[in-house]
Amino acid sequence: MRIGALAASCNCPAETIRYYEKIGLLPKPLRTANGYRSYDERHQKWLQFVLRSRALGFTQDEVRRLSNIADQSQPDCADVHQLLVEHIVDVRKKLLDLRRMEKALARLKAKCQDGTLNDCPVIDELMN
Amino acid sequence: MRIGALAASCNCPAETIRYYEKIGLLPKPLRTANGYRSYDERHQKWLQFVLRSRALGFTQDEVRRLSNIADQSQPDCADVHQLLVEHIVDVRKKLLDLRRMEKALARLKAKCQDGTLNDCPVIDELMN
DNA sequence: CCTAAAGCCTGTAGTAACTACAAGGTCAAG
DNA sequence: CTTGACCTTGTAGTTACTACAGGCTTTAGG
Repeated sequence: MRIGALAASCNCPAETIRYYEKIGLLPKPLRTANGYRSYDERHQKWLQFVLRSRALGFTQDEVRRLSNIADQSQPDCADVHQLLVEHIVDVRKKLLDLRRMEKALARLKAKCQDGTLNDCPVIDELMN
Repeated sequence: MRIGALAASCNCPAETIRYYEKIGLLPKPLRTANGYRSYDERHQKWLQFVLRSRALGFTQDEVRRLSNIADQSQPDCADVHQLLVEHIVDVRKKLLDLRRMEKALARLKAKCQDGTLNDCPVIDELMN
C-alpha cells in the first residue's frame, strides 16, 4: 500500500509518516518504480506502535528506545518496565503541576466574581 | 538596575528577559550610555506579571492579550474573566488527557508484572 | 594601575514534535 | 488531453525558550 492508505488506516497524516521515517522512528519502506513508498502490514504495525506510544506520552527518544527493545527477538520486559516506571513518574509530575495550576486559576476566577467588577482584581494580583 | 539584577530579582534567566523584549511581551527599557538595558520597578512588575501568567499556563499570546487588558487605565474584568474561563477549559482538557494516560500506563505496568517476564506483553499490546 | 573575571551586547542556531507549504512528477477518469 | 488526486523532496514555520559565539564594559583583586 502507498503512504495515503497507510495514513488513512492509522488515522495519521502522511506527512507525519514521512517525518517519522526521516528521524528514524520508522524503517524506510521499499519504493515502487515511480519512487512511491510501498508499505506492508509490518510497517503498519510499526507505525501503530509508534503512534500508541506517543499517545501515551512517550517522547520520540523513548519511543526509539522502546523500538529497540521491541526489535529484539525476545523483548526484555525489565527494560520496558523501567521505561514505563520512569514515564509514569513524569506523567504524575505533570499532573501535579496542572492540578496546582487549575486550583490557582479557579481561585483567580472566584476573585473575578464572574467579571462583573469594573476594576479587575486578577490583573492586580498578577502584577503585585 | 541592569538586566542581571532584574533577572535575579524575578528568578528568571536574563536571556528570557531579552527574549520577552524581542517578542514584545515586555516594553523596551531605556539604555545607559554604554548600551546596557536599564530597568525600574515598573519593568519588574511587568516581568513578574508575565512570569506569573506563564506559570499559570497561559500561552505567550494569551499573556499578550492579558497585557493589553492590564495596560488599560481601568482593566476590564469581563475580558480577563473570559480568558480565564477559556484557559481553565484548556487545563482541564489536558488534565483529562494526562489522567487517561496515567491509567493506561498503570494498566500496562501491571501487565508487566514488575518486569519479571521473559517475553514482554507491553510491546505486544502496543504493536497489535 | 593592570589584569582577569564577570557582566553586558547582538545575532544565530538548536530543541521537540510536528505542520504547512512550494514546486514538481505520476496516474486514472472523463 | 486535461483535470484532479496522489505522490515526491526540501524548506520554513510553530511554541517557548536555551545556548552559544564573538565582542564590548565594568568591577574587584593584587
